[in-house]
Amino acid sequence: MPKLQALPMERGVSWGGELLPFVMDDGDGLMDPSMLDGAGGGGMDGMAEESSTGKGGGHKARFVWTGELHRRFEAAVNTLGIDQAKPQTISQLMKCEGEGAPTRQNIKSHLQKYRLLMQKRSTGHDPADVAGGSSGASEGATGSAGSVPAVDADVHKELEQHLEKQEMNLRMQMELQTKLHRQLLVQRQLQHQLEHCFPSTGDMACQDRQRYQATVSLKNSLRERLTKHVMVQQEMLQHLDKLVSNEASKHEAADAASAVE
DNA sequence: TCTCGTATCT
DNA sequence: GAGATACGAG
Repeated sequence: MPKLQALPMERGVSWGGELLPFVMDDGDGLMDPSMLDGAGGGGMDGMAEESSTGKGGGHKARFVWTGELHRRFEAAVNTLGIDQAKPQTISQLMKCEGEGAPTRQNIKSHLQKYRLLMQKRSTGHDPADVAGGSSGASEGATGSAGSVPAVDADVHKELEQHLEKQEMNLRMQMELQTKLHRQLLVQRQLQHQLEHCFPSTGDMACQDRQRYQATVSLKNSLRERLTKHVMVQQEMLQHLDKLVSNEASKHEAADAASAVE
């Protein structure tokens, strides 16, 4: 990824082909970066972290989290999980280098605020303002689609699991119905055989004794099979009934819960 | 020594 | 409120 550039609309200023964030002097005045940071180039990047306070020296360019930077930051944090996200890994995931890029220190600080904000959000105290005023545009640009806070991600996951379960249940129901249908077809065949393929009682007198007995035993075995089929069908129907009633009660409970909310 | 998290400052 | 810095801990 190319170097990041602070956007002019985000209180950035174009500087030698690159866009640098504005820096503030003690009060309100906006100062040209060249007038500050006299050492030039240095900034926070090169120095050992947390070592220099800068108290003695000149002012430092205040880093500005633009919408684009915050979007990348947020994407990285969402990828890693807000609790697992570390400044260094965030920095790597953000894939930005050079002057416009945030230092670990910058990221650490931003992460601190971001976590606090997420905490507030999840406890319901402060529903607005995620990107922190640093970029009013960033929330508008990223919040709608790109950013999924960890909490929302959990809810999303739960929802997906629920949908998967429902899908499985439906598949089972369909399978059962298919089996039931086959059983019904077999039953019809057997019934048909019973009614039409054997001589009626009126003709019995014409048959010899052996054929008669064979016919009777065949008839009995068919009747047994038929009975078994019916029992299997009953079991399947009960199972299906259970599944359907379970799903129905789940839906009712869910509807009731959402109604309460 | 480096990195991180948190508190505090500007 | 945003970002920087200080400080202690692992």
